[in-house]
Amino acid sequence: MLRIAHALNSQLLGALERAFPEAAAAARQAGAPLETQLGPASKPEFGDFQANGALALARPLRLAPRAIASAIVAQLEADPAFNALCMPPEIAGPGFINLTLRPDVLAAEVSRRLADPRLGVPSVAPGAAPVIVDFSSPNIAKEMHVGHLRSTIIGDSLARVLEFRGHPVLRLNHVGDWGTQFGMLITHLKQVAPEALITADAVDLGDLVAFYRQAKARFDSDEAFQTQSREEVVKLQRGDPVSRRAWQLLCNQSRREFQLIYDALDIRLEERGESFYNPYLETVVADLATAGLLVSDGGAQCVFLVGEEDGTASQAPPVIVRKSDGGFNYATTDLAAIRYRFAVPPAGDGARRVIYVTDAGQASHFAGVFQVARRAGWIPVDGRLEHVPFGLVQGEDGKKLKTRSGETVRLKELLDGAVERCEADLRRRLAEEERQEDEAFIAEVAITVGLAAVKYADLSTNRITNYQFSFDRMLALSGNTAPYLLYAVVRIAGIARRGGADAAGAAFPVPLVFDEPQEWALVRQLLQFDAVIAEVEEELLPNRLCTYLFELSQVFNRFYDQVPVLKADEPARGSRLALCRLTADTLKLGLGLLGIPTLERM
RNA sequence: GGGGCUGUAGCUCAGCCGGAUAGAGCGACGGUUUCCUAAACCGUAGGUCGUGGGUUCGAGUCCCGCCAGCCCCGCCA
Repeated sequence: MLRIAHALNSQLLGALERAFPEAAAAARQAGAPLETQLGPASKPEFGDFQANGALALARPLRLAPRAIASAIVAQLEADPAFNALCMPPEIAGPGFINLTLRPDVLAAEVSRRLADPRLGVPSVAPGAAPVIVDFSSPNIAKEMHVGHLRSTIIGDSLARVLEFRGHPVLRLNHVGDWGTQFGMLITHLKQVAPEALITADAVDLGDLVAFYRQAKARFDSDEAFQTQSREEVVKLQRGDPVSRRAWQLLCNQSRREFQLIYDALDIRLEERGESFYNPYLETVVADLATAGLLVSDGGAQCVFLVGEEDGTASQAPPVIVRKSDGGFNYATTDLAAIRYRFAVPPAGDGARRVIYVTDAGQASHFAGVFQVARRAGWIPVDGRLEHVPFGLVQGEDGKKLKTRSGETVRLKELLDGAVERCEADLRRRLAEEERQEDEAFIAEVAITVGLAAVKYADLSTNRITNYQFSFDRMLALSGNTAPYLLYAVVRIAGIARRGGADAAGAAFPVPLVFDEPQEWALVRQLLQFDAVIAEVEEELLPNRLCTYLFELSQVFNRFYDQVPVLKADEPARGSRLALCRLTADTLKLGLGLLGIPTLERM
């Protein structure tokens, strides 16, 4: 429907121009051209679109808004191209112009979309610059826990949307595989479990995590250990073969564990950890110095921040890029990463949009680092650098999610929990309904629905707010949940099985014929899809897509409930099958962009 | 002390860069099945959009003050 909206907008602009030529010319001269304020209708009874531009013109033109609207409408009605798209416009309220598309235009749009595998979503021109989505980012030698859930799920969904739009997307896993923590761990292991540093899988990951905790505790309390750890980091950074080998072993082991989770969630990631940027850190600092941004403060090399508006000194603490002991820290790595990602190949990735999906607590860190990168001139003028923050995962008590014993919840356990509950629920239902299904079916449904529920629950709330994790709510069969959406797909699959073989593709009536209000509601909802994708691409808010898919499911369920499909006569039958096909395609594609696969039966 | 985010129905949340009478789900109450999976559908009740100002034709949305909650705040990531 974006195509139609654009056409309408230019027709409106033309009408505006012809109705008020002097005002339009003056506004253009002033650098603020008149606006149509065309948008989707706020309510179905207002039609498909509404143009609010007349209201804003009342003051400059010194005319009543409704009179302005009438003048615009008179021009529109004299435009044959407009009449081909719309019914006669209506002026409502204080001066809104309500536009309703002609039924044949809507029906033709449905036909067009049925023939388009992209469902009306345009693809960007080939050869576009890469977009980088930096997400997930667990730490080596630690297990993935609930803190990685949102970044992983949200980042993956954003990457999928961007990929579908045709952008070359680099999904980067900026794993924590460098720095003091490794010095600590290797030093500790040398003393307590040296075999882990020489032999692959000598200890399992759970033990490694325990060793990590011990190392951290020693680091915080034991000065000699601290010194040893720092020396170990230096050895590692210098490329000492023994240290390197130990480091490689640890990384490989963690990597395999991470991959189990990523495989379960069907998430593709390219690992490019902090260590990757190690060779660039020196130059980053040197170039900041050359740019005159560096200030030495208490032995540390810092960049002091300025207010974004006025350029005066900021209250915020400075970005430290070199510690007083000469070492680099995460800000340095992040700066090196930003620079590399925007840099022209082969010196870098040549990206024009870089997206960081991390928790909202890092907002000030990124604001600082982004500012330094900008002032250093590392971000091209058309480059977009965006932090995509999200809130905490909370338990149902409203506090940060923990296990009963107060520990961090491991991601694997969380996912298993959802699948287990789903399976128990399914078995109960099968027993109640006296349905017979084999174990493979039960396993597939439980895994698909369980993981879908976890993903959908996370994606469906506005990511910026904290998110309350609740198995009961996410697995509920009704409401804005994954099971509800998946069930809508299953219902359509049922129709196809029951003799709607032509739903699979062959011949739909030309033109499609619709009479029932539920059909029109479904048509209108289906045609919004392209606009929703455009919005998610821009705003990076997957919950907009969730809301859309939920509403589509609701509208479909009403249609399904009140309008017979297979029992109808032609051409209604074929037209309704067309709506079913397009609904299924839209739900499958939309859920796919959320990282959620669908089922034929459940 | 500085900064950020949040505050909308009993609960969980939407609200698309200011637009018409503030929406949905859950929960509550009441109804619908000889028919494509009722994991569904229909209806009823329920809100001073934290609070006080301001901006304007028009504010849940923008600006300022205040209150509450959460988070961050220089050599960890």
